[in-house]
Amino acid sequence: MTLKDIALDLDISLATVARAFQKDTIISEETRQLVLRRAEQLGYRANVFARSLATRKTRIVGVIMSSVNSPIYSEVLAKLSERIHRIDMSLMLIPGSYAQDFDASLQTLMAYSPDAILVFSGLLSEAAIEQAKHAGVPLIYFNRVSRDPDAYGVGCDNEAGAALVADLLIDSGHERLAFLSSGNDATTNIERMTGFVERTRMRGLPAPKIIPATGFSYEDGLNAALAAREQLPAIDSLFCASDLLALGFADEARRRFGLRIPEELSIVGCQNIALASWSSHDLTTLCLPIERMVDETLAMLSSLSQGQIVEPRVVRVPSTGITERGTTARKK
Amino acid sequence: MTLKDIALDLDISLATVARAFQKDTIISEETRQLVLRRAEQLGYRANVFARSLATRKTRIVGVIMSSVNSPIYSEVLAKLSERIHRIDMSLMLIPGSYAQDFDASLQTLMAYSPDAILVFSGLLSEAAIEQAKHAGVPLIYFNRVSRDPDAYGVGCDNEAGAALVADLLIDSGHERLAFLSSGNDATTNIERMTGFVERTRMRGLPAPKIIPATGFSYEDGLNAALAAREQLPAIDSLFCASDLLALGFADEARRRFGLRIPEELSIVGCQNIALASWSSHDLTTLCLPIERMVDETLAMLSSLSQGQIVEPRVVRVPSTGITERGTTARKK
DNA sequence: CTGAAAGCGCTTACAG
DNA sequence: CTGAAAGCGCTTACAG
Repeated sequence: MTLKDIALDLDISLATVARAFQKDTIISEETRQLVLRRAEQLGYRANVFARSLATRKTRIVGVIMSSVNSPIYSEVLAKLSERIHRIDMSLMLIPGSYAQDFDASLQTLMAYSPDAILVFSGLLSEAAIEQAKHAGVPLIYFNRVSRDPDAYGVGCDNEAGAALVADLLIDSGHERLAFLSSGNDATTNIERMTGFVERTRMRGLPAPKIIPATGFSYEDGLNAALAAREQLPAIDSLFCASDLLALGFADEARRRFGLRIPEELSIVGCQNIALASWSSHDLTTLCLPIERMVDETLAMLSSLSQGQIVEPRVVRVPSTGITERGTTARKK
Repeated sequence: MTLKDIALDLDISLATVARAFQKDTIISEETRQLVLRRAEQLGYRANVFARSLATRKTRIVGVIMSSVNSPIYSEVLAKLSERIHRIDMSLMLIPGSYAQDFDASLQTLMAYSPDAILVFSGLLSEAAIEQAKHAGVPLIYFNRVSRDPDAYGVGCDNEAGAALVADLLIDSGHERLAFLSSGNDATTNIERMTGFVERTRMRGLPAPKIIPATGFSYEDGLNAALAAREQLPAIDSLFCASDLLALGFADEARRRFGLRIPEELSIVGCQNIALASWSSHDLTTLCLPIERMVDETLAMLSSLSQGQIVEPRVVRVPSTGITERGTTARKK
């Protein structure tokens, strides 16, 4: 079932039939309805390959994600994929764990000339970025900022959020703060750390101790707790660069050292993944404003796909604040 | 940069250049190397839209998933997407929560004529199935069986696995078993229930009490625990249709009724999601053989994409057994 | 083994 | 407002 079939069936030209399916096209309303109705009856579906070949637009959004299997990103992915379909675009997912994987995967993606690529990973190589730029495919960074001045991005105000955490801890009587850093140069980690450290200083307390981890995962949290045993007596509260990091740290500190939370140590996570609200975790956490971030991403996506200019290129959504639960004590 | 550009550059025909990129094609090795080398230098990438238009093959695998945001499926998705890229295919993700969503989403997917569609949801309507069949797109059901005799599928031996759970519970001294059912007609739920009930009967114990839930999620587990309070004294062990269901039930029973697990109630989950091994959950569970299931899925996918006949159409991977952790007691 | 040509199903100037 | 025709970048019989 092609346009040609409809044209033959209706005994009008192929060109006219084609025009019936496009917006802002010069065609009599009568003819348009006729074509549309008949197409519906015949179960016509446009061939996207033919269309893309002719228009050079694909309505495909590429998504590059290092950890599909991470609660926060799977939440985002779920929301995003649904919304993308609502604006009649499709989502092509690219996995990978290492920079080299990405470069290879990106090759595959680029072959489909996506209208835009959403980046959920810091691992894109310079070469890959250059390639996308060369092909004219806009890159939208989600929850991270790129050094690339041409890149688009949607983030949140991590520094302000982290400052809120410092305030909460200090206001509730904590004096020896610490930050559990993901230990890599992810911008989210750095911004959270900076905001937290700055505000603590501003409030007149000694700079938070920085406890290193080797990533954002639960296992990284476990390992960090093991390594940080010596330092535990010196701190009374810990802000973690992610929820999983906080949960891993808390589980291991409880299990191995019998640490009582929040009596001996208050713990604050970051993101507010679904797990954080479970009574078995009951984690106080700084919320990531996912809804608004997804909204902004979609707005960008649809503007870009319509060839509109997007300004500013980087949007920062304000923090939605802290959800207080059972892992933080109120000492005064 | 197109085939034509290369042809012009090398001063040979377009057809010959095209042949250089295909396998099993008649062309001198010398010419092939010449073309390949030059293409590499020029940074040529085939246009998949043009190719698909000509060949009617797309190398796209559509994935229909009702809950991307569920630990077990995000684990599978992560593995799958990586493996799919290794065989040089791409993954297009279709979300949706309700049957009507799927039908709409499927329309979009079908426009890309995927080489196959992977179904991770029971919600496909008859009309949608019919449409895929009509378009000649094979449907591969993952972890579920379809009534459709033409459908492909990869599952596991849920009944045998569930029987193992009954054996474990009975062997360790439990006598009043129960099953927490997802309450819907998902084949996984039914098979697990059947295997569990059958084996319990075979072992000469009264049939397990069936406790109803309203799905497979953590929240469904919470709600089931609330509703099941009256029945708790009558049972000493509970096999749950999913890990999340088990975790939700356990959390809520502990929090609301102060139930001691496993002293008062042994709980067994199903799937072995990453969370189950966390010390805060420490859940005994029947493992889903994800690795092997993904292997089988990929084997099917690549056979189908090469036009080979796949027989049998439905593969069942054996259960990988139970991982015993802290939510089950050994009473003898 | 190589080349000329038709075709895949659309879009879109260009005439009328 | 409609139609005839070229073009998007590939593949693949058909000749040579």
